Amino acid sequence: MQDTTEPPAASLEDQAFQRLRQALMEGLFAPGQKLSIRRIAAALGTSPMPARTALRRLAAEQALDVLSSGTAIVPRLSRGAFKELATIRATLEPLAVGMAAGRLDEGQFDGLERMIRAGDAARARNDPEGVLRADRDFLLSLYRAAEAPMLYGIIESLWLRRGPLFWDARWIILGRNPTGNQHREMLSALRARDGATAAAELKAEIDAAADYLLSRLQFADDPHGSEGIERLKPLASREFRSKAKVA
Amino acid sequence: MQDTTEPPAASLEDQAFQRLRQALMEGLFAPGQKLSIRRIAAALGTSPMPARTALRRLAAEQALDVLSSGTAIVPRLSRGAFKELATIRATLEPLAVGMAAGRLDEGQFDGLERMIRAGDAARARNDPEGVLRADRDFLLSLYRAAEAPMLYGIIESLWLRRGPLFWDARWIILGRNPTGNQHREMLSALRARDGATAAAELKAEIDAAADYLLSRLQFADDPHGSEGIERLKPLASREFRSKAKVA
DNA sequence: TTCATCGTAGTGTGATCACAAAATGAGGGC
DNA sequence: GCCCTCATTTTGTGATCACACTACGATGAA
Repeated sequence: MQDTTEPPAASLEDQAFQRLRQALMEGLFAPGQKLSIRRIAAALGTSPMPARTALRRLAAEQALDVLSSGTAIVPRLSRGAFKELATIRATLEPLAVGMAAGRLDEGQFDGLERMIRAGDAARARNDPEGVLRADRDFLLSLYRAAEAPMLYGIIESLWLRRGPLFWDARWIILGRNPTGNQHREMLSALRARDGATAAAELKAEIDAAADYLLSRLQFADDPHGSEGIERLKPLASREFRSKAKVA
Repeated sequence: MQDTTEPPAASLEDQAFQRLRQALMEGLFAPGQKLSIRRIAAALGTSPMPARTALRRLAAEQALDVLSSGTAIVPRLSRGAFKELATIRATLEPLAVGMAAGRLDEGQFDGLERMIRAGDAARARNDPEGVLRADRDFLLSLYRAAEAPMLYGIIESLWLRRGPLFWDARWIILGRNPTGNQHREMLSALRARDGATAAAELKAEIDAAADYLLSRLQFADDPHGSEGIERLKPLASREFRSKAKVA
């Protein structure tokens, strides 16, 4: 909202950090992709320093893993890690909703309502990215309303870590995603100041979404063969010019 | 356990990071204390680079706050922030104990038993630091046994953020701390594979400890006057040579 | 054809420097 | 005596360089 007229601020590191972070959360990077300092710096048109700091910061937030060599790498969730992530989410996010229940005011209710409608509209026009964005905005706004900064930060870092999974899940999401429709019910529970019900609905939604992905997605430690590395191409436009040499 | 014979590894940044992190968790730094890059670097005998990276990493972990000027500062918990912290802990740590319940083996039980005895011994010899250390070892070992790396990392970062509070609480702790005695009961519940009971006991312990500190400690936003800054002296031996100029 | 070897390009780490902004102190004015 | 102002110092940021190490590709021999 306020990034149209604020060039006088933000250090280079912050800009790099924010851009990488958002790309990560939206699943624009492929799991296993290596993010080297100099490469990022070149892509951003800066010296390696801001890229180095931004990458390290992301790694400290668990948004990136770091190889023993020091190279940052987009995390590849194992099945167990994904389950753990879902369990923590299913514990923490309902807590946040419960805390938010007592604090929401009319204006915020309207905002949430608007986001639900935006999601419906995106669904109607078959815009999966729009759906994801609307759902994300809805939940994050809700969590922010809990006015619990640490809790919010933790939740955000969980989402960040889950982000790369969307890269793998993009095939699935293009079809239809089974979540998001309980948001309207959550909202009415919240309007009735019934935090417990809203929290329970959210927990059910998270569990259901986790089960769904668990059943259709392929994970790093699955017995299957290739982990999708050769499908890296579609991202393109960075600097991976695969050899494509015919054996 | 394995830090006696491994000088050939660890980057300077890692060393700086680890030392600062431990100092933070043990409450060796006073809330509000400023940690400048060049100062830390000088104290560590390195160039500013490793100190800069370590400080930024801690800040990304929420273990440090960073002023708008970029200077790192030891976080000063407000009453609300402390409550929030306790709420998150009371939600997450029982979860970890529940997960650990099914995984503990005899050897781990013995280890936990040993830590409880170490705590009792420290209590007997009136060694508050030993008590804190034993309690911390007990709980962290338990959480580690849950084999949930992300959860463990989150819990550790919560403890890290709580650390500086111990600096304020050191006067109180010197007297007696009312926690820690439920650990033996938790252990027997765990031996009986009753994770739910152990989790409930832990939650009660966390809530009780929070209430206790909430009632006796002074927080940043409390109406009282001085926030204890002038009691910074006891830490000493760094490079704060206060002027002590008589007005 | 296949495998081992070597050399090159790329990597992260850390030091050092220049720069602008902020914090700190002392001094003078009220 | 108190407060405002200004100069000095200290601060974080970012660029650049040197160094050691790793990864990768090409070249060679079996």
